[in-house]
Amino acid sequence: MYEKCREACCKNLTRIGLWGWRGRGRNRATGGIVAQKVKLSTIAETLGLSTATVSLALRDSPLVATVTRDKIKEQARALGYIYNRRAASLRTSRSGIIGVVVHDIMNPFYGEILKAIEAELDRDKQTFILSNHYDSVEKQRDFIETLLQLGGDGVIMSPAIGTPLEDIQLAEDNGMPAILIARSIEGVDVPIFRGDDAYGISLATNHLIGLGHRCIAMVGGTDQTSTGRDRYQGYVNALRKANIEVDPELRIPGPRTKQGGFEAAVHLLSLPQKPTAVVCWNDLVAIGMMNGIARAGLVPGVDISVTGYDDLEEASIATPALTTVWNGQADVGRSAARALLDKLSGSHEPDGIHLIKPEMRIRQSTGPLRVIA
Amino acid sequence: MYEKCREACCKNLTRIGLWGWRGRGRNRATGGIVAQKVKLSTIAETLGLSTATVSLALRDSPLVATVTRDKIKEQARALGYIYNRRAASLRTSRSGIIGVVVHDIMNPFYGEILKAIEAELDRDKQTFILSNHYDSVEKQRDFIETLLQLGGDGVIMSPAIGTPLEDIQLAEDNGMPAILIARSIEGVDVPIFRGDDAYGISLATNHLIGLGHRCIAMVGGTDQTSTGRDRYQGYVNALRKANIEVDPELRIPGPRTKQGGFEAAVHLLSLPQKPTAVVCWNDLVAIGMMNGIARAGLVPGVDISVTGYDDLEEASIATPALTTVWNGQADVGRSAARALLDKLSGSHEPDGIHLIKPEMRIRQSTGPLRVIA
DNA sequence: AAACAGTTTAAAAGGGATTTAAATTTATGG
DNA sequence: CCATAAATTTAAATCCCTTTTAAACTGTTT
Repeated sequence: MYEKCREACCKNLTRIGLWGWRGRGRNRATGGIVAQKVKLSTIAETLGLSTATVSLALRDSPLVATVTRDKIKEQARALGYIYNRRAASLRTSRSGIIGVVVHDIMNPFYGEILKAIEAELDRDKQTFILSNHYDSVEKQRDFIETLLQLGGDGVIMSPAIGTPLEDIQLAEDNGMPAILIARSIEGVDVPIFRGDDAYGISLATNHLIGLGHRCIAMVGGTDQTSTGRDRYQGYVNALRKANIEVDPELRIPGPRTKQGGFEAAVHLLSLPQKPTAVVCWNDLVAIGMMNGIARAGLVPGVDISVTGYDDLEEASIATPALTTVWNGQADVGRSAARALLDKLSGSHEPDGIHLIKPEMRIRQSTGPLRVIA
Repeated sequence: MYEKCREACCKNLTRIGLWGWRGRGRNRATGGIVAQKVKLSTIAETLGLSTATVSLALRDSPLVATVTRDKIKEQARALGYIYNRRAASLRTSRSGIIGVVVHDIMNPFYGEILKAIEAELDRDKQTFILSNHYDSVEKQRDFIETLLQLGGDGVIMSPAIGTPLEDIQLAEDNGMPAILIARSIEGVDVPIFRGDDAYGISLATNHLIGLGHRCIAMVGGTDQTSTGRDRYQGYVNALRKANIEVDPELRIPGPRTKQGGFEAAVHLLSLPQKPTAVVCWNDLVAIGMMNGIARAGLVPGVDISVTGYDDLEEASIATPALTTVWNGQADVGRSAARALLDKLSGSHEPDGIHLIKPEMRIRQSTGPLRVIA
């Protein structure tokens, strides 16, 4: 009976308030007249069709006649219909939500990855929820849990330092596939997309060695991430291959920001045996490093050579323009997103590690060895 | 009858596959045995309680005895229960989702605002969905629509250039309150949080005038945003008050990035009448400007003074350290988020414009007038 | 025995899109 | 014009589970 009454009301085209403000459609200060929420059935009823037809038409099913579809779409627009994804996900068990969690979205390295992910997901009409974990395992787990609560379809993550396998498993066990980017975790069996760090840093180190440098510092990165270990290993191997002794004094772990690079510069320049070149963890550290060198009255690229890593947009406009290693952020982001979407649509399982080969970008921040006065 | 059967089955504690893999809980390669999805009723049944009690207990209702609550929470943990927000939002008509859309999240100005918003929303266990609109009205509208489809509770936006009132109205009409940050729209009646741009830029301009500069350029910003108009107005007013003629040659609209600032430097230095000081749209433009000046062999802060805007973290480690205008990003973000949450919980309506008073941060990129050789 | 405070529960409500087999309409061929 | 095929449309079942309320229990106190 209640239903009957409701249907009668709904047939009334001028759908105005009355018993209207449940949930949606609140009483604005403008006057209290509120539009009733428009759903599939509203469109169906106003056109004298069934919800089945409307549903099919809006999704461009070939089952529906073209004229009918056009009429339906027009009516949907006219009534201001908004597709209700929650209701749809009741049936489809797909929410269209994909989570992405990285160390810090303000870091341009991740920013460039995220941009690529965004572009890829947009093409599939997926919504993505972004979060920083700031290397807090708890924050990361909270995020995974939130995503599960919302019914997320999948998650792309650059795992926080110390991420336990269980946390990845938590997602997978609840039917939410995970994909890793930028960092690996030992023993995990989900797809991973990242640059070949050991190779990349060896490019930079060899470039400096080729310029005659022998006293080469390495600034930034930590042994707690796979990336950190790989890059340090790449640096050490390159030195060894050139018969250069590895001086622990010249290894400054930690910095990942401009601020950190700046401080490391101050420290390095206070050493009795100053390095003539510095391999930096990333472009941010390198730029901070160059600022620190400049502040001390020396000229980066002339007195001390500096290499970055990532080839951010900023690298080419730094002063001097930064010699760095292109790390394929856009590739990583795009591939990871694509892989997840493919996995979700069941086409294929892109398991294993996918390494992107870095490339050298030589600019003005490196130059031949010169003795500091 | 079906229900009866189901209940009987569910009472069976070892809930293994059988008729289990609907939606969640997929058949992993590990063995094919899959955990049944745990819901409120699972906890209730295994403990011999009702779902009502469990629901209340998990939300710390005082109605439930302490011992019972502890038992329930323990069981929830043991079973790996995950709260289903979509089901919950059926009743509460709150999804816990809040949208945030800005021009570009990679821009540190927005980054700092977002960080503050994130912190505030986190405290209320709200999830936020982030998006860039890159000043595309379409992309922004798509975002609003997506948010409505997901049942978003509210939206915080820094509106794209040319945002029509209807798009804000679209959100509001569907019961999703909007709050604006950083930029205004003419004629809109939702709360706005932003810095006092005209005042802020006048601080910077007056600072330069006080140092003796008379040939002061302004680089960046566009007349298409309220912010752009306000800042330009602040600059013009300050000059006029000091009886300095406004030279249109010295006004370069557009740039918002380091790259843009760099290019503007090249242009300005090619003018017959070079400026002795530059008021920049933001810190990024200012840093690019300084890079450009340095690249031309001049010294920023000595040969040409440069002011930034926003006081990003980066400003203080730039070379030279950047004189800039603190713009209260954290305040804007925090207040906007707070206002939205308050509005959602019905406590009060924070309508109108909320202006944050900027402050001058004087560092080394500005200095007394000097004549260029 | 009545009143009460402290707990627990039954059962209704809350939301709307998707899907399938079946029903209907329209076209085609003989 | 009928029989069948092809093209459309539809009825109705199905997907999901938490929250909320008034009412029903306990066990104690007066």
